[in-house]
Amino acid sequence: MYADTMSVPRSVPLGTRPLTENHAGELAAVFGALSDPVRLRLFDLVRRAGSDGICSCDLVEPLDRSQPTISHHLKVLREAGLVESRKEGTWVWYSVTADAMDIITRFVGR
Amino acid sequence: MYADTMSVPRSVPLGTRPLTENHAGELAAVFGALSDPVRLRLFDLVRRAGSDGICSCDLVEPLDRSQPTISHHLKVLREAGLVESRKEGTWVWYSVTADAMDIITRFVGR
DNA sequence: CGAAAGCTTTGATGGTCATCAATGTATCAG
DNA sequence: CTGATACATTGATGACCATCAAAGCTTTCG
Repeated sequence: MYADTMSVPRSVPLGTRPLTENHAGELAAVFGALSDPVRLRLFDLVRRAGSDGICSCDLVEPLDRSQPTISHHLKVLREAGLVESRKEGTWVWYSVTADAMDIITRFVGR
Repeated sequence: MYADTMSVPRSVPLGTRPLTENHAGELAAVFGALSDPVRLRLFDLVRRAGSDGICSCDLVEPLDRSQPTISHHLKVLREAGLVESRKEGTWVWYSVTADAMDIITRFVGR
């Protein structure tokens, strides 16, 4: 009693196969990193900073969260592969990774 | 003691202003809907079905979750504005919304 | 060395979420 | 009306998560 039994063969898929369980898991992790308002704004600020990056110390005040909380969120973004960090003295500079947007763009497809 | 005080004015922003708190919240809701592997695969299946849509009854078995769980996830996708549903007899057909991908595409921006 | 600044880690807490079984609702067939 | 099918809602449970204060680590500076 599936609706399938009453319809013509489905239209041609988008380009590839349906999402595998593994691929879905990886993609979900990326979207999960972007599913928090604070992290989204963090990522936005880092992205605007361009290739130079932006110092972590400049991300606490504009987001109105404690410094450990910001540190936590940056870690999530980093582990999702969306940003990368480079240490310089006591500072840590964050910048977006090369393929940060590629992952999402590929999902959106054309 | 912000790094800002020791650097030249930041490079020019991407195109618009930094994400507002409200806009970040809305975007985060969309990404949140896509932050679960089951929902991602659900959305993928619905998207492949094209404009005809796909019957909810055909989404339970391939995802290996209980019917109430699938129903719950479809509701989340619907409330995020990613899919829409149309009832036909005892069946419910799901299809992607017109601007589902637009939201994400705009975020990726260039 | 010793103090201070930038950042991370730990522990605790309140909140949200994915999941299922059970139940409820609506629609169709006989 | 009765039974069956498709789907939604409810309630319970275990897992995860955002947040902060406190404490730890590392680097710089005097």
